[in-house]
Amino acid sequence: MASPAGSLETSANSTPPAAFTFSSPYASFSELLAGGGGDDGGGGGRSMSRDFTGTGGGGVPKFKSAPPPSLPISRPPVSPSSCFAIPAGLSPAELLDSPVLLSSASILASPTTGTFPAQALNLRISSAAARPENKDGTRASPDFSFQTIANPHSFLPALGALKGHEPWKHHDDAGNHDSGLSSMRSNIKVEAVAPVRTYSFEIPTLQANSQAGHGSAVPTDYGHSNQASLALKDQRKLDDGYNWRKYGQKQVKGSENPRSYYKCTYPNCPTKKKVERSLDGQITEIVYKGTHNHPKPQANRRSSSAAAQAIQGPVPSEASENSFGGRSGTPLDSVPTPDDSSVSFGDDDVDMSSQRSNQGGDDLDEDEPDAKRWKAEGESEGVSAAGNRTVREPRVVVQTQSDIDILDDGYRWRKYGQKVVKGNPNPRSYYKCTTMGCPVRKHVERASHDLRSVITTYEGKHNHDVPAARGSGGAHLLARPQPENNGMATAIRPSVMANHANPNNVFRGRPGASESQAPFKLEMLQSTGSYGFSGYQNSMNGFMNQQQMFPDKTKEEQKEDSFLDSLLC
DNA sequence: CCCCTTTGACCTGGA
DNA sequence: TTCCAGGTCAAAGGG
Repeated sequence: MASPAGSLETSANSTPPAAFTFSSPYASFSELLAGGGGDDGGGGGRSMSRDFTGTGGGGVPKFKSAPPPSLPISRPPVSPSSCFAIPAGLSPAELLDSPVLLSSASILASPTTGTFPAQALNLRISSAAARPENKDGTRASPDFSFQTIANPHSFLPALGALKGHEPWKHHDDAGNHDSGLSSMRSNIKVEAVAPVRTYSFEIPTLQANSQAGHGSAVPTDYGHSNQASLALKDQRKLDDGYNWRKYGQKQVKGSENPRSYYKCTYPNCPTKKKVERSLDGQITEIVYKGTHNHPKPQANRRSSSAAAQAIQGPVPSEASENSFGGRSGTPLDSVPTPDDSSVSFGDDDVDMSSQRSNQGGDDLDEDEPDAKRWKAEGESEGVSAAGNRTVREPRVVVQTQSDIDILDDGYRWRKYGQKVVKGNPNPRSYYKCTTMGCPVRKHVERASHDLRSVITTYEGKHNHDVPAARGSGGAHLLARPQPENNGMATAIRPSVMANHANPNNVFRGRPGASESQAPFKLEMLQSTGSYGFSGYQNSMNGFMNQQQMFPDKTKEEQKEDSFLDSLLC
């Protein structure tokens, strides 16, 4: 029934900062997505989709209960040593357009299937939903998460939609992979994170953007791109190809955001979805229920997206189909449904929606998540009761070492405990926010199946702003989340931000900060007149230097860092 | 007229 | 058994 607030995400990354090579044949990431690689490129979109699907490994976490199946298990085909760190001041969105993201080694499609490795990049550029908009209609800041998808299942809501297939369904088969997280599976949203590679589900958008010109930032929500791209993006995002009818709306307790209920208008189709929007109209959460028992309407509705498509240019068939089926008049239509077969990210479902965390939980035991779930009415339609669960509690972020630095949420933490929990031989450290009166806690543990990945779970909500802090040089803050203003990073995982203590996980830019403080600009990357790596490298070097320029860490912080370091590669 | 959104009331089920 | 919050229904109104 009701879903408690709170969800988790698990993100996995692989990544020690360090060396990453640019051997990609593509000029830019955007280009790659756009199909710059010809067949490969075209397949890129598809590949990613498939990739997410299959590779996740048989185990696929299903919607809100997502065990991080492939997550830690499947490592990116990248050298472990290639830890990648994103410059604190650099906008991920900007990076998307940079050659840096094009580590072909990681993203090349499978020679046999043409698909990308499961760990393919997860470019989380999505959600306009969570991000606040400037008055001029542009996105305020790149709330960005730069992650590599180690776990295809862990995508954001929007993605989940793209993925299709009974999002609610909880597949235990995935359990094989989430040994370390199994205990939390029921209420964990998995989000794989890996540095260098990032793919966006908003492929079409990206493509459009890239085609429109490199000068513009990636039209992701993170991008401070032009409105055209945003509009395009929004449209695409809202259009999943199915027709939905709103049948109710409710104010959910604990959230200011009204929740709307939609049903697929196709006769006898049991599929439903509920969408939460922030006060400003941004989608903050989308939860799908049930599976479409019919093909996506073909539609004429494409016309509504015609312009967008035109802009986007060639789009991988699946992606394009998926993107332009929705009824133009209904914004919500654009969100891809979970079972949208045209875009398959895996046989598992990802919980792209709720990611809110429980604000109260002090209980360290996540083995018994107190998660509520949607009524299992979908079982007869292939949706298990478990599949309907809408867990929002602890937000889990699987991250790799490099992420630790990048993901540093800006808050100060004091370690207060450590223990080994069931399902994972690696000790879990427990931290408390050092701010007086702040109830937020988090615990970190290394994934049992991938030592390079660290699972961070946040509990509670900060009742204060991010400490100005260490290395208040601004750049550092870029990667910090906004405590309250959690501008959702994405439609995909918006709600997380809304209630979560520490919404930011992977490389998420702090709203507002990035714009004004970001030391790294796209121009910097392009200053060389091309996407030459040298220019970027310089930037990166600069970034690295900046990273080292934050000496004012407290002992606690240092202690924490040490602890984290011990968990990392 | 059709289809959709809105909205208040009712239903359902977990605590 | 009761309370309560989420989910659903269905009438009303609008485009």
